[in-house]
Amino acid sequence: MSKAEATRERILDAALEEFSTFGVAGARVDRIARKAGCNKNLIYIYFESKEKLFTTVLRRHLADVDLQMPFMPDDLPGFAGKVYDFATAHPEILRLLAWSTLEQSAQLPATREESFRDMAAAVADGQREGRVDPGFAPEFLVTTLMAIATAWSPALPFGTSTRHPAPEVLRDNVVRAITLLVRPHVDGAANDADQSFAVTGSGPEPETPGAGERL
Amino acid sequence: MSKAEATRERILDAALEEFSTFGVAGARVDRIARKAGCNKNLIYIYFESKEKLFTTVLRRHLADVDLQMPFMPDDLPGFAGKVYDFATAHPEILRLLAWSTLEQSAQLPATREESFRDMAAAVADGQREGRVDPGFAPEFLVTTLMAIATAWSPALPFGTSTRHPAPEVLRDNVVRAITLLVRPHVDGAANDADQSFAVTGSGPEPETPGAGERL
DNA sequence: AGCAACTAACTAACCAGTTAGCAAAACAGT
DNA sequence: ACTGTTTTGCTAACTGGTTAGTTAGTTGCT
Repeated sequence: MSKAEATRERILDAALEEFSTFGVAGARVDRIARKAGCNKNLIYIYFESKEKLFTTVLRRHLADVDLQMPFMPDDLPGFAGKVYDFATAHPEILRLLAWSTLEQSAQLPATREESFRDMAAAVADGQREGRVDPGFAPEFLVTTLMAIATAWSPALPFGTSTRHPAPEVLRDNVVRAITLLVRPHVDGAANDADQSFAVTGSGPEPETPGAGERL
Repeated sequence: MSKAEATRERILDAALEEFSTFGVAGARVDRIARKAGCNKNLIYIYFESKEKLFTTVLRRHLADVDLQMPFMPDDLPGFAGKVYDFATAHPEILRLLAWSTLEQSAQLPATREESFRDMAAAVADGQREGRVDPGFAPEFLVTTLMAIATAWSPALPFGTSTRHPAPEVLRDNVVRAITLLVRPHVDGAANDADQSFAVTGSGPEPETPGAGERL
């Protein structure tokens, strides 16, 4: 690795720390340079601007995510467990993702939307083949899985609550919750809302977002 | 309402919009003043600083939340539905909450931790009385409920994915997911994850929610 | 007059991005 | 091997626009 490449890496590492702590608006380029032990100008030589640097950092680490967590269509609970492990092991990356969601900076929709659609399609397959309960919309199950598996990240609004069960307990609960949600259940009596699934195909979009208006 | 009070209100409204869009670091005091149609200095007269203004806005709206969504211990699915409705109707407040989680600004732990503990305690009661399935830790159920019910807010990392089912479907799915998670299931046969439940309790733990035990 | 509500203009610090140039290594010609 | 030149990697110091926060003063109502 050339000296320049090594410096580039140090900048990316320092930037990850800075951005995940302060977001784009709160991040300071001088601070990144200091953490990386290099001159500020190098940041502008290697990465054009603060925003581009953020995008680069985010891209790199989201690519990591896809590699470390290949989607497992026929073991959704197992996948949820892996997502939980990842979120627990890498809170910085969850924070990075959270920042990029709030600040609308960094448009990298292509890959993420794609993988979301892939997952939903795989779940829909599972439903047709009877491996996955058809009582929920595929997109609902995918989003719910991710939401539950990452809910305990300090990056998310409800992950911060003081006292939580031990990590092993949490992980076990996450896996079992997904098991419960996706496993086909016999009933029919218990599940009164199968018609909702028929509605799933985005019909006439209602003007008012609040569907349940019975406050 | 005095003229001064009216101005104060306009500032708070403008500040909600600004902070929920840009966060604290990204917010501009001049922009808030312009939106409120008042002089910037008034902001410093009525609220000391940008940070204090943010805290004030957050406090006010979180207080609203508690009023609008009283916790319903014996109808958790119904409560989840209300939370979903609220999150759908008030994305700005979800964003505000998300910002305040990421930026560690604004410490208002007292009320939120309190209500979290209250909810968990109520769930634990429900488990003891057999109304709620004892298979999950109470804290797990509370956090999961909130995570699922708010997962489709654009403020959260996985709420942004392109195609979602229609709002009514989503709401119905949310309510039914919580129903599935909290309803006592007769199982034994239905739930092959019972051994994981044994692991969960970190010891011989027959009836009491072993899951919730260890912190 | 006196007070409450408000304003215009200012200040000092900050911060993304730039300029101009240094030092050493690689390279070429002789 | 020696010298001049170019390239690579880097740095110190600067710039100009922006921004939180301040000061000193105005307006209008009682």
